[in-house]
Amino acid sequence: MNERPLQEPTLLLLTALADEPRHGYGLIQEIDAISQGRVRMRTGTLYGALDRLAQQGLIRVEREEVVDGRARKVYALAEAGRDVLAAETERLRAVVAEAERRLAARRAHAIRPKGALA
Amino acid sequence: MNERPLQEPTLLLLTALADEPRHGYGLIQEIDAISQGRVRMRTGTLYGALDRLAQQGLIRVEREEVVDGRARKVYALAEAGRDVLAAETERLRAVVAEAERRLAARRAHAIRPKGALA
DNA sequence: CCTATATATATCAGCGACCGGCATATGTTG
DNA sequence: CAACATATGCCGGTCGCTGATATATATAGG
Repeated sequence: MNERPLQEPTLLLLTALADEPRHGYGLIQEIDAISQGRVRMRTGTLYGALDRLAQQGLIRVEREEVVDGRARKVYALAEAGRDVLAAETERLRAVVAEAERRLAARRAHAIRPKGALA
Repeated sequence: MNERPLQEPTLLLLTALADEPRHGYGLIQEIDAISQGRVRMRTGTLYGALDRLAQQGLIRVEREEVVDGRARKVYALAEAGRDVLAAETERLRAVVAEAERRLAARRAHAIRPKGALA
């Protein structure tokens, strides 16, 4: 089992599955929406990540279906995945808060161009 | 210039530099504190990252000093690094909020062992 | 009818950040 | 004098992500 912190694509994948099961292509669109168009998940990342996460037990294949003649695999967040996502968001929230606190509390050390006002 | 999202060690590095300049070893301890002991930055990660971030212009070497006969390099967050950190925390805050919203709003689709109550 | 686009899944070479180990050097503590 | 904390640095390996490529079906447009 890998304890390394999640990278953003993985985090977004779990997030996109947090409310209800979705299939691969749907996840790409959902992540596009969540990130307001900033993250366009590549299929290479997606299907590789889905396999990996399934093997780690964080997600699982809920069902396979055919819609309009096209095959789909629907993935669902497993309990372990829910726990990991909850822990990860909790941790990230603390880091984000700390970063913002420090950005606000920065010292006069901050870089200042020569000739800047005293 | 790389537009890829920051990984957590890098994010913590910039965060640790956000309030005031620090030297390498001090950053390890600071990050240990920020993360409440959960992240122990390795020197391999640290010095490689410092070089990389300096080359990207996100941080810079503020000064070099000798304290108690031990040489130090003191790094400071550059303006570009400040901007990147601010943008990154902003983005992460949105993702975290979305993840928590979804975790709370999850459907009955949630995995449920056979025989669980109706 | 043919082509382009959207839907949908999958594989693979390569890159780059991170990990873990090792090396080096000085000051302090037992 | 050994162990530990302080302090910087290199390097091989791992692994998630990128970008390209391939396959297949449904729909819309020329």
